[in-house]
Amino acid sequence: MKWQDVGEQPCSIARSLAIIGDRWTLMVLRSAFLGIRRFDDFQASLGVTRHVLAERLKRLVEADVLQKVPYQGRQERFEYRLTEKGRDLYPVLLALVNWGDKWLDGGMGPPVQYRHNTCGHMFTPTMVCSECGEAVNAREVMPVAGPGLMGMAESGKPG
Amino acid sequence: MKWQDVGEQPCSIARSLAIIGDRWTLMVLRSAFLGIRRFDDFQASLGVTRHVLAERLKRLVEADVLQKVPYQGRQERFEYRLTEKGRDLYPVLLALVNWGDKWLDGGMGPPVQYRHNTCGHMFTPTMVCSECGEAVNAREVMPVAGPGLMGMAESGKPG
DNA sequence: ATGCTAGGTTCCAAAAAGGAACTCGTCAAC
DNA sequence: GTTGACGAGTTCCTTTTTGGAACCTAGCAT
Repeated sequence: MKWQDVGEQPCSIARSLAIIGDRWTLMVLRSAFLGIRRFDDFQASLGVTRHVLAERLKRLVEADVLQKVPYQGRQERFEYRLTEKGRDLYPVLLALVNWGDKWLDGGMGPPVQYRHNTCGHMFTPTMVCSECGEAVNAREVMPVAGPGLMGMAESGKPG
Repeated sequence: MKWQDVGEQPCSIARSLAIIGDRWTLMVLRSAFLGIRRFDDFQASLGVTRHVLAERLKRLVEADVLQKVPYQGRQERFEYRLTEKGRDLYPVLLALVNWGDKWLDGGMGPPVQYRHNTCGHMFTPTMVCSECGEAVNAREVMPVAGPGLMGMAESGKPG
């Protein structure tokens, strides 16, 4: 199967990964969340080639994760800004940060820590159940067919 | 910059993505969380080529995300099982599911829903602050230099 | 008029992915 | 006691994607 076809399955993970699941795309979004908005700044902050960066930005704009906004009047210059859909990816990045902090810090502690301005504390992002508020782990969760699966049961694998 | 070098930055996102941030790796882990353990079953459930699958499994074993466990006695057969480090990636997948459910369902509702066995309810995975329990969003969070950044300030970009 | 800046393209070589066939022990069936 | 299947890969070859560097283009500043 080609990677392009991955997003057509009735699986939200596959669909999400078809947009953001390759080399560099999540790094681009990391930079976007840090406030970077311009092509050359993305390029400098990431070290990715301009070629690949241009392609990734284009894809993210097409997917409505970033928005291309003109600035500086008459000259054709653009900023890439997160849309609401893009900002909604923040938990994905927090989950990655959290995992890296726990397992990949090389014994030196986390390179960056996070402060929750609302409550004023340094915090650990925690994935909880919306209903009971308890931290969720894989063994306590059971997948069940949802409405978006109907009529597609033959066409791919769920998840 | 080559992708291989991405993981050497003092940034937990970069380090995490160096392991799981390419095409197929998170799909492999999705299958692992669904209970798949054998080479041919991964291949059938994903549609990835055997070539790529073998390389990804090897890398995940080297990174201690999966563990290769022999089974069936004398014959050299193996199961790939999630380690604790691997199980700790569950929040990353939940965050992806949640985003896909919200933004990529094509108006049909989520293909798969999740039940939290502990409390018995269908739920939405929610990323909250460990200190105050409120849902976290990007604008309320401020990154601060952590201990793992010291002495490396020149060598790369944080995040 | 000359150079700078931002935001790209273009070109080419190197690496990775897609696809199919092949290998290599063990085991069960004929 | 040969044949065939199973599981877990490997090998070979073609197509796509990256990586790296140079080039392009409009407006602006000197």
